Amino acid sequence: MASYDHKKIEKKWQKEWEKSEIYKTPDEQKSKDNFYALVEFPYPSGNLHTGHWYAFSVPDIFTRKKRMEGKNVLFPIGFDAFGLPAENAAIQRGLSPKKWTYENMDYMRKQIKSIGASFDWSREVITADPEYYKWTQWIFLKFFEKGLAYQAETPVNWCPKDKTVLANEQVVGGHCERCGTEVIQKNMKQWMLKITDYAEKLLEGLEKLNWKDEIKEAQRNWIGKSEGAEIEFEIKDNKSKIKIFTTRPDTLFGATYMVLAPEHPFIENHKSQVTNYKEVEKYINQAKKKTQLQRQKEEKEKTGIELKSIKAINPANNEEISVWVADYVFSGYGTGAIMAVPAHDERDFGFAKKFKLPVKHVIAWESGSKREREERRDGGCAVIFDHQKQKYAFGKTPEGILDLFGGGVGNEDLTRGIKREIEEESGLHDFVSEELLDEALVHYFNYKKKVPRLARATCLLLVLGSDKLGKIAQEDHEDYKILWLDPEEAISYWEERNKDSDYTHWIRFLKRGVNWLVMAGIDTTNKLYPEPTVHTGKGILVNSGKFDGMDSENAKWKIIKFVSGKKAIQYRLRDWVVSRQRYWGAPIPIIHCTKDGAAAAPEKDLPVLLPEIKDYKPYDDGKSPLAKAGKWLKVKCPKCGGEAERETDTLDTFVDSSWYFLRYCDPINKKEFASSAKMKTWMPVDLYSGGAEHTTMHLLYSRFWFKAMFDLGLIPKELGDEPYKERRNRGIILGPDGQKMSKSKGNVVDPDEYVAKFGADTVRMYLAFIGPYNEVGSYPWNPQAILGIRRFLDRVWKIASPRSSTLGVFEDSTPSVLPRGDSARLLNKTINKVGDDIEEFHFNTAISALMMLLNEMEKAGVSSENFSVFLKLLAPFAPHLAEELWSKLGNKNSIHFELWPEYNPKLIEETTFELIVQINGKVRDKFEVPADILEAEATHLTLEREKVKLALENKKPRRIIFIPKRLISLVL
RNA sequence: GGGUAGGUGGCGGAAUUGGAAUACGCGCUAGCCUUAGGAGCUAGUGCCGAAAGGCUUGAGGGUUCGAAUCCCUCCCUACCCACCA
Repeated sequence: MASYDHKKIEKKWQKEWEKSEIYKTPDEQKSKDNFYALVEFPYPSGNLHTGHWYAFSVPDIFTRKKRMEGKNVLFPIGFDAFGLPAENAAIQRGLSPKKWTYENMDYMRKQIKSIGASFDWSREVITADPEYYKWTQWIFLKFFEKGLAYQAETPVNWCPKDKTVLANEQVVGGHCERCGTEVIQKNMKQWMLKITDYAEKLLEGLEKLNWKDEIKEAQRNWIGKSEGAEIEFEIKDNKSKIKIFTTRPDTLFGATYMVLAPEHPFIENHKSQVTNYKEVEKYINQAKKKTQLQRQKEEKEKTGIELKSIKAINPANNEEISVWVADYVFSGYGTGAIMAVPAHDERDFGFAKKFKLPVKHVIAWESGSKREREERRDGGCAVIFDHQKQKYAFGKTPEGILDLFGGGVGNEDLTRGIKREIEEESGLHDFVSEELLDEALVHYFNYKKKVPRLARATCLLLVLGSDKLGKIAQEDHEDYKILWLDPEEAISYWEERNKDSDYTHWIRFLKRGVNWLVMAGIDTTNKLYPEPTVHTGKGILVNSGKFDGMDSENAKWKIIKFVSGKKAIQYRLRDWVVSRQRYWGAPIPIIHCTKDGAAAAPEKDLPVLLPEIKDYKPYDDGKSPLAKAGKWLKVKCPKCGGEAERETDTLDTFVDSSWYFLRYCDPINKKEFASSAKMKTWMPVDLYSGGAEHTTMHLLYSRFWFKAMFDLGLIPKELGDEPYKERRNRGIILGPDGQKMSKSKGNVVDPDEYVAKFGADTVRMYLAFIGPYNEVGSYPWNPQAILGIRRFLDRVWKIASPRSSTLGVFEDSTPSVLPRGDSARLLNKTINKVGDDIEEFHFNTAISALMMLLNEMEKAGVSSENFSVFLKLLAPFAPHLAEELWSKLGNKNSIHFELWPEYNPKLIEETTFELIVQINGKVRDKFEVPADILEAEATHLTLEREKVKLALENKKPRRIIFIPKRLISLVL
């Protein structure tokens, strides 16, 4: 059987390529444009997994094609070599992290080479190399000088097991990403980068970038911009004020209390005025001790405590409101204090309900449509529930119309008025509890009086103690019958009626009421509706003094002005904590002096080398193990010359990887991190391919880093301040069982095993064939399907082999079989399709096109000339096999620098096509016609067809639609 | 709960963007060949039906001569975020 020896061939060409350095990329090449293709460099974990193969081998197809198109392609690789796992492994096995890491790199380098990717190894970058981290430190110092890097006491995520601070991104579900231990909050002095200063620039930059919208949107959400206002609340009998941030100034009249974050300085500053300070202090301490997980578990269950004897003044209506401390307000966002509007915010509502705080509705929503000359009416209605029956009470009019009980209210108290109306209509009066549910502005038409009206409708929620009827003060029109129904019955009735009149407010009132009762456990038979229990949307202002009747958007700005607040913008993005209390990282090049504070290490002393120590364990209090390096620690203060100590924290690895793509441009420069000239030849990165998991961390951090460098003048101006022109995220490969690969599940696929069995070309091509690459899908590894690719490559080998009956390309350099017209067309079409598909990263369909071409070649035969074209198309996918067959064809040069074949557009055009005949939308016939057939001719031919005549049954088509090169559609 | 991407045969997935749904591959079935293999070759393979024919792109409705593709309603899955005022 013609099965080729992949081991021999692949080894041979990998050696040959390395020897002849064909992938070594010069900075410039005559008459060739530069193209920078970047893949995320690996962490040297010790073994290359399927994910790495997917990350490296598939983009390699793209870069190979770019090269064949005549581009000078930079496709570099290196190692993100600092980081926790090295240290953990080292501590466990008593090795040095350096040794562990560098040995892993040696092994993985071999593995990566086995992929047959066209990486330029001469530009390899290793972040743990002093020649690299020297510049990491240098750039950090530039940031420090500019005030972009600073030290501050902040609550940080602390892993008690790893004894280190974790970035928010390293905390997964309240647990340490690495070891799974529950993460706690701890206050520590940390080095931070002011990424928040760049929040706006990072957002604006996205506008111009030609990235997929989903990636941009993910970054936007992460940055989390909110526009709103800062408003000050005065404290009664006190000169101080509390500033809050809100996105809904339009709800200010509904603010019935305030909440401060436990860390808010006001509390400490006013402890003497707080009569229950002891309890407050206790609450604050408890809140601080909570782990992230606890906070998440308790999510909806609010806790808090009132600052007794402290009252604030709502600046909108001068009402006195209480002040609370609760951990649902964060110190790190906004001003660490909020105004609480329980009627229009779910969190505030939950809190108000628990602590029985007042709820005041100030936003109503409109129902119905506005008419001319509306009469104003105020009134209300109620959702009435009998918990013994577990049913709701509705009124039925003599005309058979279903209503919520209620009616107009004059000058009397709203609640009392509504209840009076209800009693008059229904007789129900034994209400044991009542709640204010919602408000709506209802446009409706009163058919009796024949006038359009606008009613402000307040809805109450009433729970009955009993369904006893009182004396009904009957008025002539109020002869309702009580109906006890499930909410669904009423809702479907109203929805039906909605076709001619508008009852949306009742539907919403009822759903809100049901939700309220279900949550309170009073209604035990119904389920929650998806609608929010609280009206959080926009609407028309009510209960808001002179702003009544205005819409939210309008009122927002007017109210800010009214209370002398000011517009403010907040971001969810926090400053980036970059210090790690760990050994295996780049030392932060700072010197602490008791007199001068934190000072930059002198530039001439860079790199601040990582000292050799014996024990890599961090101190239990979180101090970095570098504090154990006695000699290294002690230095002279660069300012005063006195005794000083080095900073012992190291930099987060995200810092290392924030600029590695710049070093690739100029990897061995001793004087600069990279020269301007070389950055100009390569930057910005033309295409950055990586994992979706880095969208909001590495990708955002490195954009920030680049912008900051740009502003410092470290990046040539003409490059702009965005490092990546295009970014594409790939999907993930699952285990054969469709689950994420993991050792515990035992479904890990070892790529080396498959490379040994089938060869690198097969594995590469299988991964490219498995599904569309730049969609964030997930594809199970199918051990059977990979055989199909190997079969394909074997057939390629076979068709080229001298013994092949189809063709002996090696014995005869002249075409042995002339391709028929169809074959020539298919060949040209395939050139077109494969080229386009690779450009779009649709490798799966490109491969399918190659398979179809091979099928055709096997049937029809192929000239050696055309086979060479096929080989060129195959070369990016199966570089070893293509190179071998290319050389067997007698070529001395490498196929990988051949020009990408061009297709002949004329040959692609079809001279005929199959005309589809549709009759009433169904395919009834098809036949071959010339490609340029005109409508009249096509119609004529169609009507002559036997099948068509039969289907038409002597009827004449009412309409005929002819679509050139496709079909003709007859409508009877 | 929010954001994003999706839902097409037994499986991975195609479909020129509104024009023959299921390309290509895996798997499966039958046959051939043989140096008995995870080999090769040939034919078949969405579903129902003996056939004519009918049905089919998560479910239901709509627009259209024509819908996987566009519009409404609903259901489900994956990833990320999650008390951010």
